[in-house]
Amino acid sequence: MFSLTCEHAIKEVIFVARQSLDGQRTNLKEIAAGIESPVAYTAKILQQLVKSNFVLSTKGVNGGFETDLNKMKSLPLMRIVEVFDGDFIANRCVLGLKSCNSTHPCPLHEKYAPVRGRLVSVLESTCMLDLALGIYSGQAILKEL
Amino acid sequence: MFSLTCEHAIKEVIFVARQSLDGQRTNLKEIAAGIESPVAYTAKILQQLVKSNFVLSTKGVNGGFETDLNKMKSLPLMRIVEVFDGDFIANRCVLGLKSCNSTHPCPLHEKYAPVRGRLVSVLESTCMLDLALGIYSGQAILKEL
DNA sequence: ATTAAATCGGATAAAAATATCCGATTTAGC
DNA sequence: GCTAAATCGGATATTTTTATCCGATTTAAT
Repeated sequence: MFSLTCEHAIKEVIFVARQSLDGQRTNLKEIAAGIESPVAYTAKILQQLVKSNFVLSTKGVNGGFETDLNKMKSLPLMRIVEVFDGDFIANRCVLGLKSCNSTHPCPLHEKYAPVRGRLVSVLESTCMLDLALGIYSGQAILKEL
Repeated sequence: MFSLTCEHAIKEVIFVARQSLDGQRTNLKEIAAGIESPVAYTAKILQQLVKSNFVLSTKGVNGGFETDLNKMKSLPLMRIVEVFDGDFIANRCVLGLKSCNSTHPCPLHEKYAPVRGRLVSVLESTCMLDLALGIYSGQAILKEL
């Protein structure tokens, strides 16, 4: 569905936002441990998240990462997916045909269109704050038990 | 969604089945041209399709590939996807968590479950014959215009 | 039997995705 | 100012996926 990098990115934003719910800034090590991801790889993805303005970073001693919770409230998951996986999910033909559209469909087009519609709708209607609240409340997990 | 290899595999079965609708056996070159895929790569995937018994092959002069149309009628697309992409689509957690299930869900689990359900239902209810008929009737395309 | 047209299958190459390394930069606290 | 703790960013390494190559085998037609 998503690329591994995108999966990590989503978990990272959720983890950082969850810490922001406690009013706490978190750092690379904590994030990597919190989502069970290699430290160096986590760092690379965090940099993209900072560049894309999904998370805020502070350098130096006591630095780390945090989120603007108001922003998280109005940030659909789709915005993050777009940055890491482009418009693959929303637009690419299931069989990879560039010419595929409703007038010249691939054999699967009609059957897949409603599924894609539902998927996009979930990604657009789910905000990052809600996902972070799932972790905060203890109802959901971000790493293996 | 699907791996590239799986996309090719699906198109190959559709192309071969469509030729079978004309009572014709087709060969590697025609298939590769018909789905605009590299010949050597197409050949490798065809071998897997033969091994998995989705298409029939005949060696030697005038050899080639064909399908049993009765089999295509009762062959859900899902069976092909399973062979090439495993149970990724049907079972893997969207965030890659092995522990993810309805009692210990990842933050996206609940929202994604119905989308997955619809997707699996489409893959199970769509048979390869129907997809081939889409090409046969000229309503659908298998390669760029 | 010989030939030519096919598929088969193992080895390898190329490209893309995933992951790491390390020096540079920044900054809070002393 | 000095130091330690942090992020930043470019280069590189590893792994997986995608794609190719080529000799072996099979077989219809002559």
